[in-house]
Order: sequence, then structure tokens, then C-alpha cells
Amino acid sequence: MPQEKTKPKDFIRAIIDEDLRTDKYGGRVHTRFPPEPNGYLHIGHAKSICLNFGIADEYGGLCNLRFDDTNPTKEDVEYVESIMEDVRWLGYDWGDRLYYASDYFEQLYQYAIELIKMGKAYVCDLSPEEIRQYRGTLTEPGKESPYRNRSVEENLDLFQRMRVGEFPDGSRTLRAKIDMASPNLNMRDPVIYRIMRVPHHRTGDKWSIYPMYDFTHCLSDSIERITHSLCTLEFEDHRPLYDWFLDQLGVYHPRQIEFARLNLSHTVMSKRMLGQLVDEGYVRGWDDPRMPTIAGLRRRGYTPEAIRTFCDRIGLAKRDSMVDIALLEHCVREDLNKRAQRVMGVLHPLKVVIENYPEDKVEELDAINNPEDPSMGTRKVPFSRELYIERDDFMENPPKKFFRLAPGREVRLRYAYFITCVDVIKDENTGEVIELRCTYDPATRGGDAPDGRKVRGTLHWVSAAHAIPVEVRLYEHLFLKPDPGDVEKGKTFKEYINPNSLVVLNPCYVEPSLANAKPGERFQFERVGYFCVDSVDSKPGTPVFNRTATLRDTWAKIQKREAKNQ
RNA sequence: UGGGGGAUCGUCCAGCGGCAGGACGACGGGUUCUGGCCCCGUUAACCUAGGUUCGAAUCCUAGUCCCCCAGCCA
Repeated sequence: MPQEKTKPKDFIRAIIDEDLRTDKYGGRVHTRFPPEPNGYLHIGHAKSICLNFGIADEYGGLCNLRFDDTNPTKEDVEYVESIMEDVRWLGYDWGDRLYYASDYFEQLYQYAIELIKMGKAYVCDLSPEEIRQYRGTLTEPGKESPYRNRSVEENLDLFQRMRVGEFPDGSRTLRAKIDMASPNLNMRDPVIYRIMRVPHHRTGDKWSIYPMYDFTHCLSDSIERITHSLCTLEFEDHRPLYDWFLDQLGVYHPRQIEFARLNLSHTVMSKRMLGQLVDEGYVRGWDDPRMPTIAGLRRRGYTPEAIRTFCDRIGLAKRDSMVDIALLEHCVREDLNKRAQRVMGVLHPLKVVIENYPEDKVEELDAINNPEDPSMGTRKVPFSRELYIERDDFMENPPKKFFRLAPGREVRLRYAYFITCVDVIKDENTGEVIELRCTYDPATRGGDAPDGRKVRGTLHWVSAAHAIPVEVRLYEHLFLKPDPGDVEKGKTFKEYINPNSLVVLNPCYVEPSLANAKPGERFQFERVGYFCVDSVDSKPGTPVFNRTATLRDTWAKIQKREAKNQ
């Protein structure tokens, strides 16, 4: 067996290896992905999904999907649906282990009663404002609540009455009795139940109280016999509390491990900011192809494989970092290069008339569908006297390094003929080039010259009479600033939005084979980029294309450099 | 001025007392019917100061800087 270069293990997998070696959990590995159904999943969640489900796969373990639905005022079934769709689309399967924290409400309630009976929890009548004041500050200890030493009987009675809705929202809480002087604010008698007399999307109006995250999460993990509970860095301070509840109750105790969340350059990841972009109309929805949401990336044309590869390559650590979005783009190009069918499409059309080509003649020329994958075969592309080429594939006064079409110059039309530009037609008033007159060499049919002569440039083209007019949407980074979350004084992150993040081109001309392209289908427009048929706005026969990514463009780089040297 | 974390090429991740390595990016070249892909090469880093050691990114000490925490959000 060839010695594969094995990727070094990240610190979490190292911990799991160690736990396996010491038989800490009986050889089991069981993770969970625990989203709150209050928004759409984004690429940052994908990191967590790939981590949790990926580890389960690698270790022959299991990964649960669990909705952390303890706050009915913010949650909705709409999000439950989209989250399940996105996880599935990414290629992961939770089998029959779809859980909701709300499934455990009764058991959680019993655990709370147990805590009360142990004298480890009490009903507190302090108002939210008072609780804040009693909590103290980062540098000063808090004060004990005057309700801290109620009798077990009174606590039991009050808690039961909280449950059935006898008291108004916010009037009382159930708190853990820990240590108001703890340097860790999370340990200063944290609230574990609050009164919220609102219906829950799953339990209806059964409950008037809902448990808090810290209480719910550790016990849900415990109930599900999770071995390794992976979460982001900001929960590091909560780990003592996670452990405290489990220790007090003497139940099965998973291990919480924290890792750094993903930050991606040129975009934002917070639900708050993403929601603002949607609500205030900066983008057209959670699935706008400019959004870093899974739904947006999917609509943009990203593949699950590309996203998974990306999540694998960004690595895993505890330091805060900002991954360059160029890596994401690299991953999608790499994947699409292998699988996307090549087609020809002209984004900025310039008409070309082949003067020596017969008016009524049409030839069907052979084109290769994917040079990276011969099994994808070939197709026919119609060629005729009048064509469209890309406007910037022609320059009247070309610089030295430009080797595309220019007056008197010969280039190849991909899979077709060598043509030579013999005349340039301009608009009388504006001077704009509106048409090129060219001649072709019949001997170069298919794109090779029998006399062995070479041309520097090969251009893509579309037969004017056969072209399908389509709308193409070009996308760029949503933000111009690499870190839009780093807002300068007096500004908002929205001021960094790239005004060219969406450019709509219409009409563009694509080869006729694209007339029946299906929503979600991906193509490489040769020499231009990768495009995906929009799944929302396309109509049968008139596809709308989203640009997933450009091709690497060496020529653009040269131009940029020359411009700078001027 | 409390507590919890973290500092390695421009970016991300390795390295666990023995030549600081990979990926992305950038730059240069080769190849080419996509200025794509692919291939080759170059660039470029251990937060600082001491100490231990034959030898320190790694161990010790003292600093510096960055992130998180004062929701009845998760």
C-alpha cells in the first residue's frame, strides 16, 4: 500500500484519540450538531457540521442533529426546515437521531426539581434589572439574592406555579445556587428557568417556563450520551457551569471542547448583520447568491464537495483567525474544473461578420465537453457567417502582451476556424466599435492549420442566429473591506458593501445547447468562469445564470500591473 | 484593576527538545485549441526579554499584544 501523506490531526481529534486509548467512553464517539432554529445556516455552521459529522464518520461513531429550541420568542419551524435541508445538502445523515431540546422539557423540569430538593436551586423574585445589579461586575463580586435561602418546600411550590403560568413574564426565575463571588460571572447564581408565557413551535402552550441554554445543553448532551460536545470559544467560560450541573445531578458527563469559529474575509457571519442585509434590502434574501449562507452558496453554484473540502483545509484551532475568501473560491474552482461541462457564452457581445463565409451556410462543429474528463464526450456547436465574440477580446490598438483579435491579426475561434480581422465598423457619432469584419481560412476547420501556422489567441464565440439570449448575474465579494465587522468610528458595516457585488448583464448570448439547462446545473463558460442556472428566476427555455466564480485571469492581472506602471 | 483563552510566512494550518513544513495568495517559468487546468521554481514566519540545555517555536521566568465574559439570548 502506498504511503499516503497523512494530514496531521487537529487538537480535537488528538483528544478523542486519547479518550479512546484510555477507554473513557467505552470506545464510543458520539457528537451532535446543535443549531438554534432562529436563522439560516452559513459557512461558519458548515465548519461545525463538517467537524461533528466528519468525526463521527471517521471514528465509526454517530452524530445527532439536535435543535436547541429553548427560546420560543426567537425560533420558528421555517428555520428548522431550512437547517435540515442544508445539512442534508452538505451530504450528512443523522439517521433516526433527529432531536429537539424541547423533547426533554419534562425531564429537564424533573432535574430542576432535583436541584431544588438538594438545596442547589431557588426561585428568585428579583427583577431583571435587580438581577443585573446583584450580579456585580467583572472586578467586583455580586450580592446574594434576598430570596436565596427560601425553603425547599416554598421553592418547590413556587416553581410548580411558575410552570403552570400563575406569575407574569419576568416576575420570577429559577436560579442555581452556586457562588455570587465567583470570578466567573456564569457561576454567580445563573438563571436556569425563566417565565415566558408564549407558545412554543413544538410544545404549544404546554409550558409557561423555558430552560436556559446552560442548563439545557449539558443535560441534553448527557441524555443523548454524547461523548464529545464541540462548541465555539465563547463557551469556554461556560464549561465550569456545564460541568457543575452534570456533577450536581450525578448524571452521564460528556466532555465539552471549544474551537475557534470561522471568520471569512470580505463577508460577515453574524446572524444580526446577515439579517440586517436581508431586512434592509441590501440583498434579495437569505439565499441571495452573495450571502455566505449555505442556501446562498448553493444558489450561487457552490457544490457540497467544495464546501466540505474548504472546511477540511481551513484546519481547526483555538486562535481567532480570518480565512481568506480566496481559499473558498479556490476550492469551488478545483471541484468545478473536474465536473463542470464546458460551453461557450458571450457576456459582452461584439458582432463579427465573416465576409467570405456563405450567407446561408451552417456547420455543426465538434466541441469537447470537458478536457478534464473525456467520458463527458463531445457536442455539436453551430457556426455561421455572423457571430458574437467577447467585446474585450478585441482591441483596436493592442499593447504588446495582448494576443487576441486586432485589426489585421489572425486568431482562432475555439473548435472552429482561424479568422483575420479586416475591418472595424464604428458608430458614426460615438466612435464605439459596433462590428468587426473578418475573413476565415476554410483550411483551418476544427481549429488546426494544416500548414502548421500558429496563432496566439483562441476566442470563444456564439453563432448569432443560433444564440440564446439570457440574463447573467455577475457577483463579486459582498464587501470591499476584508473585515467588514471592523467598523471605523461613525460608520456602519453596511458602508463597506461592494457596489459591484451584483452586476446584471442582459442580454448575453450563449450556445443553443443551453436552452434547456436545468435549474441548479453548473457550467464552465470557457475562458470566463463557472456559472449555475438560477433556481428561482429561471424559466423553461430562458435560463438565468449566476456566476459562481471567475476563472483565474492572468490577462487581467497583466493589465492591472501595466495600469499601475503607467 | 476579576476570570477564561490565544500569539508560527500576507492568510490558514502543522511542528510536542534535534535542518521550521503544507495549503491559499503573490511573483517567475514550462505546457496548452480555455491567458483555464496541470507542472516547475521563487517569495515569506516562530510576540518581546531573560533563563535551562550540546541544542528551544517547543521547557522555565517576566513582560507585551489580541479575543471572550456583567441576557430572564444561544
